[in-house]
Amino acid sequence: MKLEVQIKMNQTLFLRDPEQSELGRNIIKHSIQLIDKTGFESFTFKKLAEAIGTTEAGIYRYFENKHKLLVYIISWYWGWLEFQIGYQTKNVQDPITKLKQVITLLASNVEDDLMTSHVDESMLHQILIAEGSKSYLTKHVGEDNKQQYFKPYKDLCNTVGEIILECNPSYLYPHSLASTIIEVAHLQNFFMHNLPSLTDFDKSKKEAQIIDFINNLVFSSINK
Amino acid sequence: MKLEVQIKMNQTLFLRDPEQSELGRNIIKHSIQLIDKTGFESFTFKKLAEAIGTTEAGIYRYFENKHKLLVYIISWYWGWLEFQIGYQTKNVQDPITKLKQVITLLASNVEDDLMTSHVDESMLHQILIAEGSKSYLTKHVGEDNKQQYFKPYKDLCNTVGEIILECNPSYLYPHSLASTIIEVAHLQNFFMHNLPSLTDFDKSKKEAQIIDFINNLVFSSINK
DNA sequence: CAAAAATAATAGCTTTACTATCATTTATAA
DNA sequence: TTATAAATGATAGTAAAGCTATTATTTTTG
Repeated sequence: MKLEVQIKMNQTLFLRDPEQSELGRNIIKHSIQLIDKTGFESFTFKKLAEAIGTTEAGIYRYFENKHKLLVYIISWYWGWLEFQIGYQTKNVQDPITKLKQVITLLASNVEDDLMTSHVDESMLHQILIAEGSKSYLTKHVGEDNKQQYFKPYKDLCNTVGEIILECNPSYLYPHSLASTIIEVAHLQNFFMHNLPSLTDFDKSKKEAQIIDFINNLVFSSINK
Repeated sequence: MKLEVQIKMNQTLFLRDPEQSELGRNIIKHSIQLIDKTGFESFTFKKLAEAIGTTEAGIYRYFENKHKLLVYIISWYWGWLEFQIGYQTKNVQDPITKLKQVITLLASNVEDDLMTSHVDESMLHQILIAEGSKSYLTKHVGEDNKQQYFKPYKDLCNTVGEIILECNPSYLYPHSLASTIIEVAHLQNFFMHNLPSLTDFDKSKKEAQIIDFINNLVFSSINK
């Protein structure tokens, strides 16, 4: 039998669980491709239906609207990343080494995880960079938060925040530093590729410089 | 005569200069109010026209679409902020003091500047926090960049980057640190009010803690 | 005061975002 | 195995968003 990683999702994000059917898994797979290709603003359920070979109404049976679908795939990504962090740092004792590994994971272009056949994590990472903040930069962020839509993101920030506190138990801003690391990793990546004069990086060197920048930022503040 | 500050705007952002007519100034004034109130996604030219008491077609004579209008008001804000920074720090010699003042300016809720009668800077600041990143997180960021839409933002980052280099000429990432300061100031403000568990701040203390957090981050890295 | 420019009023068109209905296929349980 | 319910497909339709075009009426300015 084939091993598949399953990420536990918030049930209120969907009308019908997309993991449980071929059509559902196709919706996830093709929405990742389509959002990555056209951007979230141009992405519509009609185009998605055409790409899959189903109808618009078919998609609406799974997701109420495209925003919830975006939140779904983003939550999925945070859940998957949390799993990766746990897995890849499980035997690391030194919190500084651990935090460095986490920063590298957050800032690197991930490879497609073959354990999850219908999700391309590398593409999902690109979506997070370009569209991630749109999941919460809305007027309904308050209600969405009440529905726990951002729990996977908060959990991840807590995990990172705890490692920060292991490095320095008296550091005052572990959560803010954690959310800053995650957001800055994405933002500087986007700027490097699209508005390079907002950075000091060289595209050809990939994410190595972003990681150096964040490491410098993080470790000088928590060691002060 | 009344003194009015004028921000020089990119001519390709509009079809007709909104500064030059009553209707144009009303478009700016009411779009700031309406975007702040309803969010950019729900904002439409039809609603804007109703708020002003004109017609949809009337707005289209000034702006091609709502995205360009957003970029316009955001550019305006960056231009105004750059002016404020120059004005408020003009006699400050010490670069560390200067950088601290700049961080405070970037992270504080601004007050309405009476020199600009049709723009409410305080509201504009709120728009920047909640909608600012949507101006560049698009698939057409490349073309927009070619049209120089982000010049005011880049200029501001350069200004801040130069102050950083005055503090420490050998610091490796002045532009990245500058864009990080600006974005983190907005992001942590948004999180503090909407997703507080992603921060370590207390709403009631206003922006003071955000400023402390950023100061700690910035000065520990550039003094290392 | 005439010409030009800006605005208002109206209409219309395509796409997006969604809901509803009914027929057909596929899974499941008696 | 069949009935039956659940999921999907096919089709239609509606309101709003995102435009463009036309003509009439003001307002500005030369």
